[in-house]
Amino acid sequence: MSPLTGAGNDRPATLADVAALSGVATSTVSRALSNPGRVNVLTRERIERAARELNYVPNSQARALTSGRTRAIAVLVSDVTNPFYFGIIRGTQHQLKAAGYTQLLVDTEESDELEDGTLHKLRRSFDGAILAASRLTDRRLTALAKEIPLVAVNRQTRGVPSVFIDTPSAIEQAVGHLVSLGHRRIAYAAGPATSWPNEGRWRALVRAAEHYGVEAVRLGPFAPRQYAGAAAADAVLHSRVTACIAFNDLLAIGMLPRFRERGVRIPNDLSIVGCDDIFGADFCNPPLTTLTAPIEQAGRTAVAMLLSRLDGGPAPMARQAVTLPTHLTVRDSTGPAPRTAPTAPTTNGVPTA
Amino acid sequence: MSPLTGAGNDRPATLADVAALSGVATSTVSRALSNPGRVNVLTRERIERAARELNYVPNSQARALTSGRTRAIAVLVSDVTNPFYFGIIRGTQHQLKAAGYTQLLVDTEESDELEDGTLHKLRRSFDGAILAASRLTDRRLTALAKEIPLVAVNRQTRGVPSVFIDTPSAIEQAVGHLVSLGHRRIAYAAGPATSWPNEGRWRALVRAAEHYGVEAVRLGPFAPRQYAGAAAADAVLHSRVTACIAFNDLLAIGMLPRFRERGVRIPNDLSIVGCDDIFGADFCNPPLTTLTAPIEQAGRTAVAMLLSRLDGGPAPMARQAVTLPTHLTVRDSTGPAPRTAPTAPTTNGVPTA
DNA sequence: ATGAAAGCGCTAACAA
DNA sequence: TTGTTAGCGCTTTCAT
Repeated sequence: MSPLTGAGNDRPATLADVAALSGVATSTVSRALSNPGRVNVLTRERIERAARELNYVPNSQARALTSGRTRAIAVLVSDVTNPFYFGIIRGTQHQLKAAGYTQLLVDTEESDELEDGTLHKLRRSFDGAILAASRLTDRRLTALAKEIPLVAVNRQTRGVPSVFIDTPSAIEQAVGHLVSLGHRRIAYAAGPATSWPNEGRWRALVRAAEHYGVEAVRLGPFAPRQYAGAAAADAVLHSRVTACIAFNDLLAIGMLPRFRERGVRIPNDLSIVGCDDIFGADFCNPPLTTLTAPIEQAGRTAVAMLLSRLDGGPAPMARQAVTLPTHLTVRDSTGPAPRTAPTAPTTNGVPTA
Repeated sequence: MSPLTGAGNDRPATLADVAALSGVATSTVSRALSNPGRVNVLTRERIERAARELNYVPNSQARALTSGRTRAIAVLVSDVTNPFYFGIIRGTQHQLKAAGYTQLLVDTEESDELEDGTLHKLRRSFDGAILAASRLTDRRLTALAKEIPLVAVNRQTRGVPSVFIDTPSAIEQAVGHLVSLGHRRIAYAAGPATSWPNEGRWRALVRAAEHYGVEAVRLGPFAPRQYAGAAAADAVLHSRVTACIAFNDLLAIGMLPRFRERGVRIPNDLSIVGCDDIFGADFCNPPLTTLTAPIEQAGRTAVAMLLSRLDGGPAPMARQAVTLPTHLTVRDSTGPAPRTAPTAPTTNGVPTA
C-alpha cells in the first residue's frame, strides 16, 4: 500500500474527519494547517498526526471558494508552438512549484479576443496571471491590470507590472559588431505588427544605424515562425543588404535553408543575427549569432513579482518594472561583409521562387 | 467598456443575481445553464438574456465543489525542458481547449515520487490526467488508474489506457536502412533506465539485428539530454560501430558537435539515427535521420481517450490502447558504411577528453 | 417545469 | 487558544 493512498477508505478524508479524530473543531484544524502559529503546539501536533494518519489532502476547490484564493497562476502564451515560450514556461513552472502554486497554461493563439476572453472565463480559477506576450491594446491591458493581478513579459505599459527583456540594447551591440565587420547596410526582418517588442527592436536598429552612420532597412512583417523564413530570406536578397537582424531566432533559423537553396553562403555572402537564443540557435547550420535573452529568468522573475504582489498587498517592495539585460552571442552566422550585397541568382540551377 | 467586463459592478455576478433578475429560483438558472433541455424554452431564454446582461461567468470552484468535476485535466511531463513534450503539450492544449477544458501542466522532474505526490495533492483539482512519460512502477500505475481517470503516453501497462507511439517498428526500418547502406555493427545509445520506451527500442534493435544477421551493441544509459551527447559520442567511438541509433533526438543532436570536435564526419565516418523527430532535428548539422513520431497527435489522442472516458462512463467505445505508427525519415546523418569503424583519434590536434 | 432547501469542504468572523 | 456559526456559489434531491 502506497503511503500516498488512503488507507483503503472509500472517500477522501475531509477537515471534519481530521477534527473528529483529533477531538477538536474543524476551525482549529483549519488554523493548524494554514496558520500554524495561531494554535497550541500540542494540539497542532495532534492534528498533524491525525491528518497524516487519514492521509488528508485539502480540497483546493473548497478552499478557493471561501478564501477566494486558488493557489494557481495562469500563464498565457501567444503560441505554445514557439520555443521561446518554453523558456518562459520552464521558468514559471520552476518558480511556481517552489512556491506551491499550480500553473494553468493557456495558448491564446495570437488572438487578443481569446486572451481577454480566457482571462475572464478563468478569472476565478487563478490568483494572478502572467502574460508572456500580450496582444491586448494598452488601454485594455491597463484596465485588466486593475481587475486582475498580473505581470506582463516584454510589454511595457503604464500601470502594468512587467519584466522587460532588453533586446534593444543588445541590438546596438549587434549593429556595432556588424559595423566592425564592415557592414554598411543592415536589414531588419520584422515580426508581426501585433507584437510589442517588434517596434522597439526596429527603433533600436534605426538609432544604432544613425549612430554608426550606416543604413537600416525594414522588411516584413513576417510571422514569427520557421516557415516564414523563406519569404524573409527572399526579401533580404532583394534588399541589397549584407547583413540582417531577424525579429527572432525562429525566423532566422527558417531563413537558413532558403539561403542555402539559393546558393547564398552564410556568413560569407550574408550575415544573420537572430534574437532570443532559443533552443536550436546553437546547433543550427551555421550556429546563429544572436541576442541572448535570459528567457527562463524572465519567467522566474515574473512569477516572483506576481507572488510578492499577491502576498504583500497591492504594491509591495517589488519594483513594478524589471529590465533584464541581454547580450550579443557571436557564433558562426556573422562574418566580414562581402564586397557586394548578395542577390537572388536567377540562373543558378535553382529557380527563383 | 469591454463586453467582457461587468457593467461597472463591483463584484462578479452570481447565480443568485441572474435568478433575481430573471425572476426564477437559482436552481432553475442552474438547470437552464447546464441542462438546457430540462427547462421551459421561454424561461431559458429569459435566463440567458439576464446572464448575458450581468456578464455572468460561472464560478468553477463552486461548481467543482458540488459536482466534483473541475473541467481541468492535468498533463504530467517528466521534464518541461525536453522538446519532445512540446509536441505533446501542443496536442493536448489544442484538444482540451476545443472541449472547454483547462490544462494543468506539471513537471515531475523525472521523479516517481513527485509524480505520485502531485497526482494526489492535485487530485481534486482535475477530472483526469495524462501521463506523458510516467516513471511509476507498473503496480503503482495500475493502482492509480483505478482511482484516477488517466491515459498514459508511451507506456503500456495492463489496465491502463494508453497511447503508444510505435517507435520499435520504425527501428526495424532504421536497421534495414542501415544494413542496406552496408552497416554490420550498430550501437544503441540507451536512455534512462526509468524510461519505459527505452527497453522496447533496444529489444527492437536486437530483434532486427538478428533478422538481418548484424551485430547490436548497447551503450549507456545516458540522460535524455543534449549535454549527455558528448559522453554518448565518446562511447560510440569506443564501441567500434559504424552506425548508432540514439534513444532520442535530443541525445543525437548533442552527439553531433562532439563528433565534429573529434574529427569524425557524419555520415561519412559514422551514421546516426535519432528517435522522435523533435523540433530541431531537421535543421541541426547535419539534419538528422530519425524515426518520426506523431507527437502532437499522441497528445490529441490521449485527450480524446480521456474525455470520452470521462463523459461516457468507465469504459466507453474508445479503445483502451491505441498504437500510433512511426516512420523512418531519412535526412543527412546516415550514409554508406565506411570500411572501418571510426575511433577516437588520440593525436588529432584535438586532445581526447 | 419550477421552487425550496440541504449541503459540497473549507475559511473567517465572532464569541468564549 | 479554541469553538460556534455563517456563509462562499453552485448542484441536486425532493416537493410542488
